[in-house]
Amino acid sequence: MPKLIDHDERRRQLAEATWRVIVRDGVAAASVRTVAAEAGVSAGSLRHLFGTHSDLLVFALQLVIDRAVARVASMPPQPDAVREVEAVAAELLPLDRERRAETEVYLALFTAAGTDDDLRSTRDMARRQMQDACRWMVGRLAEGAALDAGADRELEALRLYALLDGLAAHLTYDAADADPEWARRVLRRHIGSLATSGPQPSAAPGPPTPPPTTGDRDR
Amino acid sequence: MPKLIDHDERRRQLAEATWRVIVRDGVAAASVRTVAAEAGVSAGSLRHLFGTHSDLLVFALQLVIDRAVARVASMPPQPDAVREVEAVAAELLPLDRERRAETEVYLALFTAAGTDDDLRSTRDMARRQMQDACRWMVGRLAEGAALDAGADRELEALRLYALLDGLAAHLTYDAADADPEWARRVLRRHIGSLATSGPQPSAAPGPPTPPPTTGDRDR
DNA sequence: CTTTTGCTAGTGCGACTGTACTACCAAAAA
DNA sequence: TTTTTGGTAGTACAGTCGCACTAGCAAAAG
Repeated sequence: MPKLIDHDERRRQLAEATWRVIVRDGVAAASVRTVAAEAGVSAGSLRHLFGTHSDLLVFALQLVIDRAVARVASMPPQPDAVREVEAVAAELLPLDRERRAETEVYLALFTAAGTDDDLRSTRDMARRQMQDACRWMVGRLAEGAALDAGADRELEALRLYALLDGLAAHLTYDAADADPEWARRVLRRHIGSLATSGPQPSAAPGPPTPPPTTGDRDR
Repeated sequence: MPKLIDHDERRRQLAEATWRVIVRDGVAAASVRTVAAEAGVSAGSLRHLFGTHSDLLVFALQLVIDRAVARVASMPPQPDAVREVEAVAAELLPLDRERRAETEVYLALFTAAGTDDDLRSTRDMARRQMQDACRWMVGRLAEGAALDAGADRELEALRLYALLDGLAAHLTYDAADADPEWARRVLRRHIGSLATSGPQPSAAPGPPTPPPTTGDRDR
């Protein structure tokens, strides 16, 4: 029985080949044969590692998510809440070439999840992780006295979540823009503005925390 | 020579059939044959109306954009700047079923534009229109004295732009969520917070308005 | 009338898709 | 040694794809 340890390693390599194909030619081009050729193996072998085409895409998407989670989890804690939140948020943005490629894969599989049930559950899980990360950031600002006392934390978390996803999309699609500094400035501006909120919108008579979510840790 | 007036009308019908297919089965399913069947015509006829598959998708995307532009353009002006900006911004969000379907098509073709050059140019044009709309909104707030005097308008426009796109994506992908009221609240919170900005981030020594843009009107 | 013209339907072609399946190989187990 | 087993390669199949092409139809032009 040959090397049985590399099984996961080989799957990882196939997933990275999938990334390259998606970034280069789009998710539609990421067929079993194409990815196999990119990775230098036969289609039959790929099918042995991933039972179905969906499995391959799900694994490729999950690997993107895992890496992002690992990156954030390995960040050193900072005494200053604002600096720490800025650092975490910036880490979630595609500010360099590597993360931009990952985000490209992420967004491509995101929309592809509309048709694929397996992909959709992975996508939804990632969305919840991202939401919880935003809640954590708002909470961190609050405990660091860098959040307006009267702020609706859940609302601010959702606002930050939307801002981050929007920035990520714009950074990814503004292709040639080699200078993502403007995104950092938008981020600093937003986080800074949370400290001294304007007048609360004296909210409409709605429930305090509307959107449906379920618990999860970090990212 | 039979009805030559309906030519555009028929193209419009085909584009709407394309929307239905994309919303139901994803952009990958929007082939020439499938769309033709959805519209009740033969594939040969479709090909006569749209020379190529890309032409069909570009036209379908352009129609989404045109409708959004028309919706905003037909809005009555309001004396109060905050209310007007809130109304325009809310109009750009997929808050009802119809606009959610349009946004779904928009986002699907958005990522498909990564592979299709014709689609990409249409996408980039839409992005610039959306950016300019955000600049207009920030300017409208300023002239209505509803924007902090020291605010960096270009920065705020980019921030609003990211927020709107993020909200649109979240509204679209949070499928079952029948109550989009939370998005309205986030929007009101954001626009309200622009009036009394916190301390400006005492910006890094970068250029004042970094991202590359070119002029265009409304939406 | 006949001719022309705009449009439709249908078919065919080469390429590619996901998946199933079989043959083969080499290392571990007996 | 032989047997078993995890992994690889290659092929086959039914289906779909975009696109090209031809034949036919119905209304306008002559």
